[in-house]
Amino acid sequence: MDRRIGRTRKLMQEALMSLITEKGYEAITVQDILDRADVGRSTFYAHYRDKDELLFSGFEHLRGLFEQQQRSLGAAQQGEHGADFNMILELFRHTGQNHKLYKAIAGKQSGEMILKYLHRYLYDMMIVPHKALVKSKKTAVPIEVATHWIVSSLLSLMIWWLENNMPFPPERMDEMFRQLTMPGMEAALGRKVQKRDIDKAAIVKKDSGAKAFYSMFVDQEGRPEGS
Amino acid sequence: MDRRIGRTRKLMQEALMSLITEKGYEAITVQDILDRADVGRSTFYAHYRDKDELLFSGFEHLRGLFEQQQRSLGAAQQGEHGADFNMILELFRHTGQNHKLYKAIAGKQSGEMILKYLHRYLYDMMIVPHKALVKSKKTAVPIEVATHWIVSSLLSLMIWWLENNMPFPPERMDEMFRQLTMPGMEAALGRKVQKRDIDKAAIVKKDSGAKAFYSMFVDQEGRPEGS
DNA sequence: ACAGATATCGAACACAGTGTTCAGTTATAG
DNA sequence: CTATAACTGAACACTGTGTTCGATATCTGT
Repeated sequence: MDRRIGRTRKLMQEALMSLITEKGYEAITVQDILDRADVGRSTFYAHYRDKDELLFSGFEHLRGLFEQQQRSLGAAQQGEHGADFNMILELFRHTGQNHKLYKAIAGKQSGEMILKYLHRYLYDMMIVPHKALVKSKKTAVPIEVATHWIVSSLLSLMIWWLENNMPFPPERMDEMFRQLTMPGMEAALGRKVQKRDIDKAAIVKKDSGAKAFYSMFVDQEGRPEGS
Repeated sequence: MDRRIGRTRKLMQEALMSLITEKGYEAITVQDILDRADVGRSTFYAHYRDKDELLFSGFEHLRGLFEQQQRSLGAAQQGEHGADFNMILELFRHTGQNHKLYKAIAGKQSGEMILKYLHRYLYDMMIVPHKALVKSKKTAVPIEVATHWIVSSLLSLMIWWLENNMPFPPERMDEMFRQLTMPGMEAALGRKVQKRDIDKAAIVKKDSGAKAFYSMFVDQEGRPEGS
């Protein structure tokens, strides 16, 4: 494959991300991206249909990296419900480190799109272990609803944290998240989710891979599909 | 005040709302509104800065109606934490009745703006009774965080319900909401929020005023401020 | 190193939507 | 009835989008 393709896409993705931190996603025009990336107009449209597709290409690329990382250090130590609760602390830590970017993204109207993406991503990640975890078919609240709810809870705390300039450390946010949601989860799905299990799992897998999020600045080729 | 003002604004708001149910907020152009409302272009801009302001004017008007209704039948029977948990069932019922409109609004990107508005509205409504309810200053989770979270939880269940074509009746949704969030609230704020209190309150105030939401089609003059 | 393929360039274009202006025409309030 | 104020509608400048195409630069495979 042609080296120019990866180079051009990387330039455009970097341009987009740096612009997002400066003026927010909504305010960015294609021309802004072109100027910053120093790329021709027609080149942009040769790669992406529009601004949104450029953004999503970055997310999809990241997802690939993340899953790869999950696979590499997973499997061995990942318990029955490995990838759900235990990585939340890492998620808070990572979000705090990249708070400028996340705040610029999550605050604006555009955030809706990205939050939906994140929601779906976390939902897919959690629904499987949840289903495996719960023996009885009859739960007080359907697993799908409970999973949707707990992901929304996590994202809402993230947003609150960012919008209030992170007045607590990630550890405290993680703690609050557990205090708020775990009792409800137990009531909703039975009481399979034990505090001990979760703490243990958190220690075991503390370096899960959340840090891969938005490290896209340093990577090549955001788009999986061929040109 | 001139009768034409109220008439024109009502026409434009009705046009906007009917268009939202048809194609979603984002896809609507000012010209669409003008055509449907049969109003001149300059007239639109004489009243509203843009599409968003027209939308918000409707919300602000509704808020006025809602608060008025609250005041009229409130005060007498409204307990210490009257207006929070007990009207949630009504909220689900009302949302279900107007599901077409709500789904069109909440689904699209535009939803972000409206959800933020709703979130703030419900937050403001809940934060006062929550503060009054909790004696001790030291709670496991700050009241602001817990309130933000529980409002997000409510909205997330609403959205799930709408997006999945309302597979459960409002009563079931209300029940699930309580099962998911109440244990966490107790853990977070102490255990002042007793199940009994909430059920009692729900019966007492079952006709609180949630039904006023989006009944704006039939009202005059969306905008409180003078032209 | 060379040839063919292909990615990029950049300027021009049609298009859609926004928000403003202003002189002329109604409808309203008092 | 009249002065006031709201509405009209067409024209305008402006910003941004997405497409096209011949010319140029760069890469891959041999």
